[in-house]
Amino acid sequence: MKLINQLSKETGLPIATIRFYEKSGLFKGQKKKGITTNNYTYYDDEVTEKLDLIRDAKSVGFTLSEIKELIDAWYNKRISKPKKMEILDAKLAQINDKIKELNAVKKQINYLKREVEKYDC
Amino acid sequence: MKLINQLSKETGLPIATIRFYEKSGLFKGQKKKGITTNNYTYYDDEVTEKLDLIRDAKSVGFTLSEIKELIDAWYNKRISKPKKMEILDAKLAQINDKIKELNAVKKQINYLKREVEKYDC
DNA sequence: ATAAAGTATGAAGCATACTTTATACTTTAA
DNA sequence: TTAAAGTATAAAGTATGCTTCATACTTTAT
Repeated sequence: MKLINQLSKETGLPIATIRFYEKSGLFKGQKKKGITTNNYTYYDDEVTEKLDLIRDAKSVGFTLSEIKELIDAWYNKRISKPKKMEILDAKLAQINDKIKELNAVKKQINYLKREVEKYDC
Repeated sequence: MKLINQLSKETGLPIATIRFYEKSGLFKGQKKKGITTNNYTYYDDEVTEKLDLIRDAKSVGFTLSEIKELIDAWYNKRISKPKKMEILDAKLAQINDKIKELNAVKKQINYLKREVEKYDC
């Protein structure tokens, strides 16, 4: 169980960002029972995993609400197994589409390179 | 030479979005010489190509300023050829990184699927 | 000729995703 | 023991990328 500072170091995300994500409902920390002197929030390894997923998914263009769906499909107990699989499969399809689009953009850029090579003097 | 309405139809982008992109310096239309009755802006096929590139690049997570770089590398005459090639190659590398990250996220989602399959009953 | 549709422009509004600030309390290290 | 560093919370501020609105003029179709 770690505090937010350690979580930040492990994930490479700023503390303020982590708090923002937590406030957005992407995960939850816990208050330690029995401690009355402070109000600190503790995080377990699952949160680290979730933050890694958030970071990676964000970097390829998923929005926070898309990522929330993904995380809910992973760990929300009120979602049925078939529904979860459906969501995960939809995300996989979305990723495959993105890869296709990236390859298309790649093609376009290679075309631009040839154009620059040809005409730009 | 087309008006904004036709450009919108060709690219599938809303007129307001096209105007916003033009205002952001991603491309320029032209005022027709000799016409004094109106103030309409005309666009040539190059603008259509640029908008297609913008649409595709955006859909895979490029920001407008990254896309601006890309377009400048393609058609800004004040940028030297080697510099252009450098920018285009950097973009290609960025795309390859994105593809790698997408494959990583794909892996993660497949892991989630196995987890759901195993433990979620 | 006139109503509907298209174009131009500036400004305001909005959603997403943070980031910064302010304030206050807690823990830790010298 | 006290100054520095860490934590919590709410609220305001910022950047990006649009979208909507208001107003006004132009073109097109009937």
